[in-house]
Amino acid sequence: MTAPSIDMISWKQQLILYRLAEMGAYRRTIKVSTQFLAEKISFSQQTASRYLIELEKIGWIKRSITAEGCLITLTDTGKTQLKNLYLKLKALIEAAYPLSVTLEGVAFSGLGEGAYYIKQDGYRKQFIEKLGFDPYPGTLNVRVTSDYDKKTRQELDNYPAIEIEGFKNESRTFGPVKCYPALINNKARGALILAFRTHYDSSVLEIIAPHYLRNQLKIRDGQKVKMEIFTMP
Amino acid sequence: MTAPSIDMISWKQQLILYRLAEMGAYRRTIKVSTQFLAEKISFSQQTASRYLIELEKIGWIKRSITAEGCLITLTDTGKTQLKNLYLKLKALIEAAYPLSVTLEGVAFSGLGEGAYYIKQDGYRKQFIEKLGFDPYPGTLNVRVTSDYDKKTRQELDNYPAIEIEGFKNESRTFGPVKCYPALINNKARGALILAFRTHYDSSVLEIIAPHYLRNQLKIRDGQKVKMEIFTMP
DNA sequence: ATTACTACTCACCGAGTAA
DNA sequence: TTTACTCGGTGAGTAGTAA
Repeated sequence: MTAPSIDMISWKQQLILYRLAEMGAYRRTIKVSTQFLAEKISFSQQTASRYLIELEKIGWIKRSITAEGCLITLTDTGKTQLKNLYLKLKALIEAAYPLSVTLEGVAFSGLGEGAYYIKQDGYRKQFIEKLGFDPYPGTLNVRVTSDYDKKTRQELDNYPAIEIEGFKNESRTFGPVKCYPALINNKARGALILAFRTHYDSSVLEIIAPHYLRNQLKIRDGQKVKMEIFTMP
Repeated sequence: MTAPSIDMISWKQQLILYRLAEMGAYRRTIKVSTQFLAEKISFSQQTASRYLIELEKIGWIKRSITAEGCLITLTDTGKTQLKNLYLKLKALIEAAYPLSVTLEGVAFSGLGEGAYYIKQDGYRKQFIEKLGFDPYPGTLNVRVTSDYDKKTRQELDNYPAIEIEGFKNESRTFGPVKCYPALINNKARGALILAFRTHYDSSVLEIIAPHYLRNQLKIRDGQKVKMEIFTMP
């Protein structure tokens, strides 16, 4: 649902943690001198020492200093850290689809028809359950123009999505809908909807979100909108 | 056989590569502006630009610049980079044993008996085949003294090893032997042998190597020897 | 809008060294 | 031997700006 990502600041620490794990600290308590670690990571003894202090401070390793070197074990937090990195790489490499794609287009005003659909309880309940938010009654319409974005939009049809089931009420039938969690303008959570009806072609994107995006992100007609779409592998 | 490891020097490039992959560049060509990338990695637009230039220079990405941003795909080299990181983490996390342990002790002169065994063709052929080197006819004897190292040495008995089969010649029988690839003093390749005979207890390590280690590493009796032992998961 | 150059600053790394 | 402090130099990150 939210963007998976790894913090720049902690990446280096993750690599040091990995090197310690590689030396056995993932499963055992290892004895290692700062000098030895320094050679392994191609840095100075002083820097190796500093890294160990930092890793202990953030709680990724447990360290006790002896006359022959440091005794080091990964903490549960440290192990989780490596495990998460592993799982993210696994998803990235073994998934059949990209984890996310970005789309870009220009905001425009539609007929306000989206609101009618969103308000339907048959849809709304499923949005809350499957997307995790109660959508603002209205859609942000975005028209994609560039060839790249049109192509990307079409590829999306093949990627796995969250399925919203169709339903009937007393007066009519509502069809099933696919949607993808999205991050709009790198800030606001929402979802891309494919597609309530047929009178827009596939160059139009309809976005729902928990808040009124035009206010939240100060979007006006004609402005560029960028979004990151997350697939569901 | 050789030490698995992740290059520390390129850790930053690896992170950027990972973030690009996360945005879809592992499977598709993505369009991304340096500004957008900058926000994703929490750096300035200028720095993002510099990173892309660097990544292209070292051949991890293919880049073409358009008026709307850069079109980026990972090259095979780039994909391999991430795949290697993934596979190493996988081995580390899913293995039942540590990938390596370190042992430390003091060199001493034995009775020269090791040479007798190593010279036996029945062993020698297997060393060449299974360890990948023709051993120098002699062993480096190392006595472990600290409690930590003695304990580590004993744990080693439970870890999977390269098995050298026993054999018979016209005059006598030679028993089977376990051995582990090793890196001695962080420099020289070799192997730890467990164990040709019984008159040394488990506090003595016998090391073979393609070259005469005492010359190669300038080891004299009484000097400390450090080695990294690789298990075979 | 883009990308990316030049200049400058500041944080990181390592030498020296204490404990 | 260890670990880890201080401190100075340098390379990494950014602001300004050109194209």
